[in-house]
Amino acid sequence: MGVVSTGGRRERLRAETTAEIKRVALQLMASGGPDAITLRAIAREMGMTANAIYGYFATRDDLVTTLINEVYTALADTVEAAWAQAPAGRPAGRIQAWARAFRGWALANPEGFRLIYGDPVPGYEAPEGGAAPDAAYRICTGIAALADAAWPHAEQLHARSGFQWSDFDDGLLGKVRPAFPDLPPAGVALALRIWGHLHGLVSLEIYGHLRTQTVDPGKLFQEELNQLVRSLGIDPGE
Amino acid sequence: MGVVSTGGRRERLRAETTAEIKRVALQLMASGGPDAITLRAIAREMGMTANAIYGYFATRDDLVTTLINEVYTALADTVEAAWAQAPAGRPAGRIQAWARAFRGWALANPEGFRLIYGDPVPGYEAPEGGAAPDAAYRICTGIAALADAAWPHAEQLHARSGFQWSDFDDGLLGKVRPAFPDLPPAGVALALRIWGHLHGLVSLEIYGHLRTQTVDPGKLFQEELNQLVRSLGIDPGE
DNA sequence: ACAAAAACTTCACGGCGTATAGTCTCCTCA
DNA sequence: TGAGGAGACTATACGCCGTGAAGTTTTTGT
Repeated sequence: MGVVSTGGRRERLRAETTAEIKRVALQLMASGGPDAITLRAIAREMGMTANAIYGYFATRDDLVTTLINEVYTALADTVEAAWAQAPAGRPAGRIQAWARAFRGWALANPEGFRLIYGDPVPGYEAPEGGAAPDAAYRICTGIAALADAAWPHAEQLHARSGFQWSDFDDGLLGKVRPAFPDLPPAGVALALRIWGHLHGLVSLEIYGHLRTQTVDPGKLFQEELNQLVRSLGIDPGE
Repeated sequence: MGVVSTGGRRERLRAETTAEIKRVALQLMASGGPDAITLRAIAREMGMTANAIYGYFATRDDLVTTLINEVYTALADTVEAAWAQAPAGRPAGRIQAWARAFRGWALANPEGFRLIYGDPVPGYEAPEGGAAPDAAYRICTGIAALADAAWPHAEQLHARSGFQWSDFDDGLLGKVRPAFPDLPPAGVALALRIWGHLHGLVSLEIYGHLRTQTVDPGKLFQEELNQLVRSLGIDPGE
């Protein structure tokens, strides 16, 4: 046999079972929150014993990690696709497409959003490697690209700020920065701020803190995007 | 006896035990996350049986609810105090004081922040009444006051926005709005946006999503405040 | 056909929330 | 003063949970 073989019957069954475990876990999470992901519940749903899952995932945390990786990657795919699909010549449209894709995905996958950005599980500690850091990097890159697209317009507005950019220059964004050589530290800080803005509004909405104020969160988000584009000095139609 | 009596020895002991349960719970949460709040662990720490706690709190969720209420109230107290302490004549300083108090409290009580704004517990559902909605209302009121203080400066900037404020007018902020009759719907939307911005940056920081980019979050937050004051059209020294 | 490997089950342990029933201590009032 | 009762707490038990060890069945490669 061999781990490299891709056509073996055993490998196929194994992959299918693995996929089913993850599918059932995601579906349990969707219906009962991240805490509903219990090995016993998954096994019950699949007509197995809880311990059988240990043949596929070393521990429950491993399963959760895998789910986070996949969900995170799906989010990164979504926003990247929205970005790529919008015409490159119109920064305002691109930025709005990215942001709307972010919020749209979060609303469509609230449990996934909590899994990525919240406290996913009792005592869960994120491991070092894996796909999640990659996905996080892709999200940050998207945000940086967003600021990069806006920077020609926004630069003069931010030049007026009295902030000490030199203090910011060192090790600001370990991995993302080199991908945008034309974006100065001030621009990266702008990117992170925009990320924070969008994350905050979506997060408040997902966790129900806007609902209690009977807001129409979609309109608030649209207003955010309008003001964002304005504050970047971009012609909204551009 | 009597529920109204305040001096009874029994009542005093009871109050002390209740306070100790909450204290131990908060301390467990601080050391091991919100999930570490288990009745058995609390009882172990206190030299009691887990069931003894049922004499003080009907259920574990009741205990968590009480903790959330207290923590939430503490946060509201903190930001209100910071607001009140800053001179009323300087909107920029007041706004920054509020925001810095918010972030400062969150950093000092990260588990409390998660308890309030995150997924505090497996399957926990917030009850209707209690102090938490009050605290949430006070936070929102603080944000609205912030926008109200800035509005005289910010109004002309936001008047340029092409947004349909009339669509926003109805039921925007159920309870907070009446407290600020001079603040139009556009100002309330601004308040919520600012809230989202601050919440997003603090949330990313608390949950460790900024750390992976090796940012100095304090500086980023300060830059956020600088730009916020600027975007509101307020003289930073005012 | 047979041995190895993989998949899966059974049993067991400790921890969790919590329901029920029982015990012990202290206050109250006749 | 002493009996009754209320309140504080314990004991036991049930069904969840993750997980480890050992055993059983099924599949695979030679």
